[in-house]
Amino acid sequence: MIYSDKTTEQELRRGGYKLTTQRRAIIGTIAGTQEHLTPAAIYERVHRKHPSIGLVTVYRTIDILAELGLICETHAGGSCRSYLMRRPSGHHHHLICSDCGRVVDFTDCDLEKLERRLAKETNFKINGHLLEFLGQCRECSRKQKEQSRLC
Amino acid sequence: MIYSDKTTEQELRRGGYKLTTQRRAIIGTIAGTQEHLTPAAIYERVHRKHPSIGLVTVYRTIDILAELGLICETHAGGSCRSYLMRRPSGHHHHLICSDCGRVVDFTDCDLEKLERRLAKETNFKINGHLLEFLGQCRECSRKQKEQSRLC
DNA sequence: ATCTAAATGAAAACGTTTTTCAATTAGCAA
DNA sequence: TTGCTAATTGAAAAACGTTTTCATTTAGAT
Ligand SMILES: [Mn+2]
Ligand SMILES: [Mn+2]
Ligand SMILES: [Zn+2]
Ligand SMILES: [Zn+2]
Repeated sequence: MIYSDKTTEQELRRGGYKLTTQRRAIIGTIAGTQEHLTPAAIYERVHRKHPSIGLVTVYRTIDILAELGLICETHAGGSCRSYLMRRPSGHHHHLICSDCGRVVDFTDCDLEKLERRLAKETNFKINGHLLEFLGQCRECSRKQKEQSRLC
Repeated sequence: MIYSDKTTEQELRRGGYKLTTQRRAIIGTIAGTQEHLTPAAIYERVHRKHPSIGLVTVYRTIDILAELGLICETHAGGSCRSYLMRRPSGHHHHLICSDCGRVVDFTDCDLEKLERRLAKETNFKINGHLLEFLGQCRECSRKQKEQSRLC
């Protein structure tokens, strides 16, 4: 079990939630990969090791982890909602590889100036934003280049 | 029927699609509101005027309009996928009121510098981004202020 | 060790989206 | 204008994803 698991489990307790075998397994699964996983993908992996854990518990645990801000939600890539462990603790965003799903976090989105201008122009009271970059990671563009060379 | 309908219908034809009563009605509905509508909401409104039009046709038409870039998809506000007529024709983003759903477009997101820096730092080949601001529009914050005064 | 509120799994309900297929229709050609 | 044909449609069913319900189990406090 790696560090982030422990931290996450402590936060769960601090949030007033019980620390169950199921929750440990789910946290371990999300923390154990770099990819972002859909609820179904989390379930599939958890279920492999612990066949008795149900999909419902995965959904319920996801809700809690999201509420506590311990996991990040992404939207890109067609299927709605997928999750990954929150690595930078504060406000941050994602750069996602459309091919393999790899996610890179970045923190300095620098949108304050734009936000201030929009607020002034539109009279909106802005309280949040969603920013994601989509692209192709180094490994995937390398692979693609090799494949196109074979033609 | 307002201007944007005509344009949209012409684009449909240019895309090789037939111009049916159903498609006209769906386009008219999306173009006739400022809000972003879920497929179900589009269906409900279309269905009021044309009870014979089915939900399936709404989905199929949405797919085509999105493929042709004639409608915008938004993600914010819990429910996945909602659509509104594309107003600025090119690359642009949305500022969404969390209370009433009003959508304001803006075009100058100014993310090129950030994009270039991220590309260099992560070796990603970036080919797109998703940016949405969430907030409260003027009317909604006004309403809220009035209500809190009554307490 | 005992107790209790919280958590769980199975099943059913629910809402959304897709697939299938026979009937209809838009747009073109005669 | 009139047929022809491929595209489009609606109804029904299937396929998904997510939530609710409820009886049973369990974590954590006493
Ligand atoms: Mn993250
Ligand atoms: Mn738009
Ligand atoms: Zn990749
Ligand atoms: Zn509003």
